[in-house]
Amino acid sequence: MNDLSHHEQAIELLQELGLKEYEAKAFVALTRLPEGTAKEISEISEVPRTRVYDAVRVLETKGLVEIQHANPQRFRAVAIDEAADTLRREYEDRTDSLRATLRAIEPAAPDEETEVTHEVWSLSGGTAITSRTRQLVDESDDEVVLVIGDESAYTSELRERLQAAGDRGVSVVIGITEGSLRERVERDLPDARVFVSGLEWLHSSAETGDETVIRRLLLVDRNTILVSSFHEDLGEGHEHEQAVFGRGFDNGLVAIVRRLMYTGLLSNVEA
Amino acid sequence: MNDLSHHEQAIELLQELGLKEYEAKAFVALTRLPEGTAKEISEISEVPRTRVYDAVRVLETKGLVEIQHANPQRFRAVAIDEAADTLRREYEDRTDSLRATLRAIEPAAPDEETEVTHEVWSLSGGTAITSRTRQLVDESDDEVVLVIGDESAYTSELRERLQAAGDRGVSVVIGITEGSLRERVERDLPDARVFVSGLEWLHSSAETGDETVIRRLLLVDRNTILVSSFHEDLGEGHEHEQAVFGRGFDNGLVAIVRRLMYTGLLSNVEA
DNA sequence: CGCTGGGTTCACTCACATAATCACAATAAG
DNA sequence: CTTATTGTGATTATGTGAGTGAACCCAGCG
Repeated sequence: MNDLSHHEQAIELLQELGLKEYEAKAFVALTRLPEGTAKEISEISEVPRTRVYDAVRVLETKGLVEIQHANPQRFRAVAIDEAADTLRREYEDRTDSLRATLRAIEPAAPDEETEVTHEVWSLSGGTAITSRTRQLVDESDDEVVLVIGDESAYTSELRERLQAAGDRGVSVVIGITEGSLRERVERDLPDARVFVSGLEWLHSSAETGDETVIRRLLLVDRNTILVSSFHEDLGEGHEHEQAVFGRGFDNGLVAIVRRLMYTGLLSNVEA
Repeated sequence: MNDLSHHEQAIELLQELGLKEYEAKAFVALTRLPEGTAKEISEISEVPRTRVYDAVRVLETKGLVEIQHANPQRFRAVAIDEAADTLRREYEDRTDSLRATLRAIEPAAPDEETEVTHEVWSLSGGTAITSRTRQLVDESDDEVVLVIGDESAYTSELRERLQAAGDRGVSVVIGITEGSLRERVERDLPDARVFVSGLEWLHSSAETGDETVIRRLLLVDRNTILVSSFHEDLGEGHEHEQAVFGRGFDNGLVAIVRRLMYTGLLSNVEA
């Protein structure tokens, strides 16, 4: 990756962090110069000279740039780490406020009864999916069957939750597609049943150009399932995890997956 | 603050965190409901029903909402903490990338010689100002005079820097306007000279309605100064710290402040 | 003095993204 | 079959930001 695309990438990032195009370009320009005038900035960035002033003023109020009021004015960017910290903190503060504000709102719903059958929900994003996985394991009463399609899906937190489930009498069954994980899991969860393969087809479907793998497959108490798939979408690193999660013993999706899992299980289980 | 303004505040925050208006409104609506249909969301938020679908789809890809594909579709928001964490993490990742990317760019400047005289820079934002304060104390050779107008400006980090400066032979003089801080500072910096008052006028100018106080006043080696003021701007908590920072013994600003500080100092110093 | 030229600010146009509304297809209920 | 409700797509407004040029200010200089 050459330096030009670094520029563009930095500019994009800054825009995602809430700066306007001119602001982002001006800041990147100033990052390359120990200091600069409007003219200089305009030359090495693509910002029209007459707009450099607005942009830099905004940057100053955000604490990213210092201004020397002389003729001509001179500008300089703060240190990189300082800039990054400033921006990070800004968003941290916002998420904190959001948390507090939402908490103050929430209890405002006319709680109704809802039938708990046949639901199928879809969700996406690693964090959301991880979170629901955890929750489902936690609420298991009887049995947890989990197929781990990818080493990274087996986190230490998940391990703890599984151990806790086992400790309260839930039978834990773990399916693995890669051999490497097996030892670790067997060591972590001595009471669990661990099996390998029987489900290789879950892995990448090499025939289609589709780069999709099943990452997690969870069946709880025979009536709730969660399936997540991982897409190595597009050439760039734009990867994304998607999942569906269903409830209800007679839910079609649940039924199918239950069937599949027990099939893979029966032919491979080891005590 | 009633609940209605909580809503608005939450919506604003979400927009600042990168959501569109409809997305923000729909999310807040879902926060109040255990789950909801497009119609319900449209009713309690101000989002046109036909737009709820798009908005919620976007929220789903951001990991903030789960969708049940039934008829009618049902939506639910993830837990508040989960949502806040998801958003925070998103921005943390971005600032990290930014840091890395900028580092890769920086060495791209034709380093020129610059005369180091008579500069006056302005900067704003607590972090930027704190950072420059630190830097100036660190580069002191001979003398540091610091007036602390506000307890919060005396952080533990600053204390360490001042101690370090003292240890390498720099004479440290601290001015204080509130008595409460005095003990602490004298204990922290036994070698420093500490004086109180003589500079009360630095504090709030009660006659003008203006809520502005001088927060820090720093003179380094008699030739570099930094003055920061704190505005309790506007009725709302919209506060902001602004500063100027100047270099050069014969710089007019530096000269004036030097004069002022030594005036306050001479009449009050204690060994 | 008035001119000239760079530096700076401001006001204006244009394009694009988003908000808002509508028309229509699909589905379920009566 | 009719009707109401749900979902999708197309279309029209509106507002924000990018891009451009005119006006202003203030040197220095003829």
